[in-house]
Amino acid sequence: MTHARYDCNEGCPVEAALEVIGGKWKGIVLYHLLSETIRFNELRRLIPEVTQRMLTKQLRELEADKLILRKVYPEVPPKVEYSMSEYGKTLAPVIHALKDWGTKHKQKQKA
Amino acid sequence: MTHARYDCNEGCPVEAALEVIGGKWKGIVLYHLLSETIRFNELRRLIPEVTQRMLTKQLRELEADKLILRKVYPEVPPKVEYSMSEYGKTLAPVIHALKDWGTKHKQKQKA
DNA sequence: TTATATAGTATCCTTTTGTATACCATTAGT
DNA sequence: ACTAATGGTATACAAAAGGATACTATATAA
Repeated sequence: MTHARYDCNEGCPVEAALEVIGGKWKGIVLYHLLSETIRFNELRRLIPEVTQRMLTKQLRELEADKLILRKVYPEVPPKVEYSMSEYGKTLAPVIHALKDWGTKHKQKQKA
Repeated sequence: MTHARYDCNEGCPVEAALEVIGGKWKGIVLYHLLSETIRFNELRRLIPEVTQRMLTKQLRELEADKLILRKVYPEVPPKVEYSMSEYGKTLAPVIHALKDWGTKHKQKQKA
């Protein structure tokens, strides 16, 4: 998702937000991280469909946008924990609004 | 945006919602339609960066997802009006959450 | 007669996104 | 000596999304 036009009009904040959370797995990742700190491979188990490469990519992008924190423990085997930043936590209402609507939407689709 | 995995886990409703509103121009389009019924070329003027082809595509997808209504007037020159469906209106809280966060996010980026 | 406005299609191309697969270092366990 | 677990990276490829441009029909206005 690439929407770089911030200089258009009133509706653009919507696009600005979607640009940040619209990556293929970002929604689920943020959703999980909103409830707890999670290690890399734990995330993979929570989201079995995602490939390692994609998960890494999405996490890096979220980190670059300052939404999540990445903490590396100098251990062997490696240990890396991901958590929401304070800034990222401001997304909570958005994620919950998406989740609520998505839940109803899925039900409607089945019916 | 293509996230077709609905059968994964708890976080998926978030992705289900993003799948529906995550197209490049869908956010702005929905935002505008939430406040009024708009003709095709009016939308183009509201969103000058979008090409005709992309606008048509996004509108068709939104229509296929039952979020918007398309009303054609049998006139020449053509007149086509787009408006939110009742179902689409249930997206209002989501769009507003996105807009509120996006507004703050843009301010933060500038600072 | 020519231009303008409407709401689009059709075709081709580029960019972005996502997948598959193999590979790496280190340590603990068997 | 071999295996598994950790959290990745590198390379190659396929698919999806988006963009640029040209084209259409019809009626009205200049």
